Amino acid sequence: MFNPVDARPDLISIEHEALRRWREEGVFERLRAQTTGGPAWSFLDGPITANNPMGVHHAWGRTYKDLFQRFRASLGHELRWQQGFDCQGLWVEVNVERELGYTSKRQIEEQGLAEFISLCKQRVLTYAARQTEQSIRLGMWMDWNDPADLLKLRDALAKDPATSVTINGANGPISGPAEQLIGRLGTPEVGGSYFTFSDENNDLIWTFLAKCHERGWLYKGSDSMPWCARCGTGISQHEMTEGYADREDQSLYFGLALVDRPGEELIAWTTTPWTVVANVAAAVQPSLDYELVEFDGRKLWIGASRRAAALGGGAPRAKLLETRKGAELIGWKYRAPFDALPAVSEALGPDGAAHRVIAWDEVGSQEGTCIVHIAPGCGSDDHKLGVAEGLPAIAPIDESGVYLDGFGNLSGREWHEVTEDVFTHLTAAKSLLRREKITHRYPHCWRCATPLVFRLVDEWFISMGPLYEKPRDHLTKAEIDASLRYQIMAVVDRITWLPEFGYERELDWLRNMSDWMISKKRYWGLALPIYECTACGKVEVLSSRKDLEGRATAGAAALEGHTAHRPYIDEVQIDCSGCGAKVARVPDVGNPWLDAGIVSFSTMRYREDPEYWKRWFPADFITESFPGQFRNWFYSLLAMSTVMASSEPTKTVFGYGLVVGADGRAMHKSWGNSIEFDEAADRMGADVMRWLFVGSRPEENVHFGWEAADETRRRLLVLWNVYAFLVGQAASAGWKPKGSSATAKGRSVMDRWILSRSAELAASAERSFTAYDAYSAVRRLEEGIDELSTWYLRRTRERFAPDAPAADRDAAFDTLHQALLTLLRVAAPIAPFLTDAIYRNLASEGLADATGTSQAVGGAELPLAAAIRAGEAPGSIHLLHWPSAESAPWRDEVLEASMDRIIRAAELGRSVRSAANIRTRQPLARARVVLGVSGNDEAELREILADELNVKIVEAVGDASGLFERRVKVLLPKVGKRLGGSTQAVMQAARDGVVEFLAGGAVRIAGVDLAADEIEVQAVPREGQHVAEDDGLVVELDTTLTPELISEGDARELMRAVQDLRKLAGLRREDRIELQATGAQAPLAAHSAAIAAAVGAEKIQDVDRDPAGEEWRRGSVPLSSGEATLAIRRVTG
RNA sequence: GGGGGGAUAGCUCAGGUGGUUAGAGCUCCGAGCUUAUAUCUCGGCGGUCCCUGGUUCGAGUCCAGGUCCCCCUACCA
Repeated sequence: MFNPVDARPDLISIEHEALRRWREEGVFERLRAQTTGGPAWSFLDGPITANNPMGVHHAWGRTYKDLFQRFRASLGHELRWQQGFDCQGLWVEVNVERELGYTSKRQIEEQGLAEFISLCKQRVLTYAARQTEQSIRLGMWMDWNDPADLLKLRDALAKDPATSVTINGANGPISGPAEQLIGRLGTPEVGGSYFTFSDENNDLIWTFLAKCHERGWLYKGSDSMPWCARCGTGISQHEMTEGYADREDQSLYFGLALVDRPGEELIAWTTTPWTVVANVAAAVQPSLDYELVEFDGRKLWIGASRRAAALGGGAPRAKLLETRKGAELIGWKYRAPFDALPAVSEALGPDGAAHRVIAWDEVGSQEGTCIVHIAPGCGSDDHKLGVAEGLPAIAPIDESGVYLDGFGNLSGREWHEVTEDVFTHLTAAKSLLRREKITHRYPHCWRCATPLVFRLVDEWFISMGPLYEKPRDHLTKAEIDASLRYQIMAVVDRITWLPEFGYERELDWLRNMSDWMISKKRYWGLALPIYECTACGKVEVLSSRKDLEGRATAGAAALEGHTAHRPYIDEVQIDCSGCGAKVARVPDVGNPWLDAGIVSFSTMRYREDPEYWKRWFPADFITESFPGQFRNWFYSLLAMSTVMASSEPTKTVFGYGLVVGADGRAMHKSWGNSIEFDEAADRMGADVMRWLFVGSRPEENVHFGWEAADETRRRLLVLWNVYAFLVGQAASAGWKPKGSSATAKGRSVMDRWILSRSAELAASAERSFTAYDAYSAVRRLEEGIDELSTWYLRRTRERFAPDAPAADRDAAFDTLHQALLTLLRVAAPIAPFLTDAIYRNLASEGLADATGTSQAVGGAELPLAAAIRAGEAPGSIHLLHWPSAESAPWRDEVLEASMDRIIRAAELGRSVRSAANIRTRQPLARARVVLGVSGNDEAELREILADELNVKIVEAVGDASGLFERRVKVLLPKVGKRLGGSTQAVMQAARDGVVEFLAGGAVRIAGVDLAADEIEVQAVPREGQHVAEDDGLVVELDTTLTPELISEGDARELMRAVQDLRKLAGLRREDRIELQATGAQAPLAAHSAAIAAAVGAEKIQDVDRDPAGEEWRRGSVPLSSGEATLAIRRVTG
């Protein structure tokens, strides 16, 4: 027997209960055990940043990850079940700094790196534990570390890195000093999630970098880079995503006094006042016109096209003195307002002697003054231009954005707080012409939102190689060998990108990206294994920690017992292989995408177990949200796999969009549209969340909110309802799955139909999941729930009644039981909690011992129903094989097509009734139909339709032309050209039906002859006919009402009214009643037996007046003879 | 700044190569069905197809100009 079921499920407690059971019964471990040895299906998890609690946006991707893994496991595949945490990088530092209240790098160094790095590690462990708990709550099945172990490691590390700790390893307890154990997280012996700060991860990146160096791709570049003064680090091109925001700035027009043309000035424009001190040159466009104007006592050179704009409101006062081409200005020398500053005269000579006008093609005619202020120390283009022109560079600020010495009263102050002083100085120097506020797009730090500046820095890059000016298929092998860029593209070609546009987007990124900046002047991250000799300049890149230990000639002791992080690794020195001098590591740390990109090697035992690596690499599947990842994880994964193995890292990349608020805007706490993961899990539940996500189109953003969740929950409640019905009826009828032996053959049409639909569902969902199209699977599942509930169950309901014929009832129960189980098994990867809870109850009779299950259950050899009968059903739906093989024999496509027609015909019939104003409860004598359904089931299908339409008989007719009149539709695309100007008149006449039919199918309309193939004769219902048509399907109702039919209709009306009263009275199906009625003599006389049976009445009385007594529930019902009144009461005992 | 996409019902979106009554889902209203249902069925309300002009017998669709939004990309002063 099944356990009783609530009408309204408490989804949240069902989920907690399932989590508890999975844990206690080791369900996941059993799934792993039973799939071991199966064909490999390799999923590679993109690491989640362990820096904060998980958000609902993570839940979307994690749902995909989980469902495809569950699906593959149900097909018998062996999986690795390893997920990963991204651990190193600026974002962790930023949060730790915030916790400490730090605002600059200096404070970190004062505190000491060892302490700071330890805090970074602790933070990662804190949130790895938290995210582990949250992911488990989401139902994500992975080889998780015990969160308590992670916290234990954290606490030990905080106390003393050398503390010995014992945690759960892959094969039992494992012990070691805390810091060293942390470095071994994710290894085969420790098991669990991978952590990108692990020894193996960092070590393999060294290998990668050494390979790049061997091939000559690694170099130190000096460039003007976007720089975050707060973080004290350069920002790489990869990190510029979403780094732009509108910003209001002060722009200024300022004069540069010409040396050889006394009294004349060049007017330059800039939006960055802080860079004016670094001015070295002024660039003009040689082909543009420049004008010298007299204005308020000054003589100013301005681009002709910008004169009015530059002078603002005073423009009309200007007097034109002279016009010259830009080319003529080139070489003019000038003095700038800050030439007296020591740092400036040191760089440019006394009085700024090096200032001159230069040519630059990029100068446009639509901005500023067409004279561009050039500061090679403060801008990327400026820097390039400066190099080309042989100009000196002035780099005024340090890594914190503070002015260096030699800049007068600016020295020691931050770049963004000197604007007013610059204006004051320019005004005093009689240079300032005008200032105005402008808003423009400006780059900001993606982590801390500080506006960026451009700074001259030395950074390390991996060269992407040349970009050729010809199509890729014209490149020679030598050209490709010389360019990592094209090698990666070749790898991109071999990957299946979902959605398809991902392919183009990745190629586009590769075409456009410049060299990969891999260094950061920070603390918490990969220690770059780069050793640059200060004596001879030789650069060496070490390939592993072992390599370093072999080469170390000083400081090795400091590193001992520590992971390869700062500050310990900074102590180690090697002897330069060129000149023998002592060399220390460059202090920079690595770009964090290096950490995530190496995981297809570091987590797949690339070094210690090549056989294992070959089995799992390349991955079959990766999935991440695509905004950003084309330049980040996808890119680094591709680049590193290309360099390390010349292979694609994965066969399929599946990208999905963003989670936004219900209003379509990005989630923001202050906008009130933000939902935390924990809140969502507690209120809507994980299954609803998962279903909502998977039912969304991956290429578009999900609008996530409570209303959408309610809509999703409603769908799942329908499923629950079917289940609750089955359990409730089984209790009443005493049905058990064990006694059932029904097979598909010989069952009723309805039974065979729903089983066939179940088989189709399993097969089509398998196809969808295999193609990573979970969206279609959800759509099909929702259709399946609908079919099961609103067609199968609604039409079959009465067969489950306790007093229904036993054999047929048995078949109905068995059919519903199997159809429901099949649907649940298809839905299980998406909604793992609810489906498992229902399964457990539906299979409760036949559950095997916890250990006695095997993979074969639910396959073709041992169908689930047989396993339940044999007491061999596994304890969880997630241990069953995918149901398509076992359900395949149920398939009957002809029947499915026929039933489709019947369902549609029923809808047409209801439409006819509605139009004729005859309610469905009123029986009619006859329906005539053109069905287009044939075969053995035709008669039974017609009976279903008759019952559904409440007609005595459904008569199939071959031709329904008598019910319709001809209407001519002119085929405009065919005749429009020929008709020309008379088109409108012909169309109007055709609409009015003024048509003359000619021989051979031709017609004459509005005086124009149209051939048979130029028109289409359509059938529209004849006036007064009760008929509806759709796609060749015709339903006509005979609406003649005889006294017998009316009386029967009244009887139905009466039953309905009594049922309503029963419901109002809160009676249950098995309760018996007594009925008294007034004004319903005729139907009672003719149909009392049927009424009594339908409403469960033991006694029916036709009375003159309502009975007295409070126990009676009263109501009324309109009958053909007038209003009747009713009263019922429950018969007790 | 460059490149791409879009603007259609209150909301989310469909509407090959132009064809005359512009559709679906959700919402709302009405009716129907129903002692499993919050489901479902039928019907209704709801549109200046962003604006202006053009081509055409005919334009949501094609062309030109404009306005606004989104995505990708970019340190132009």
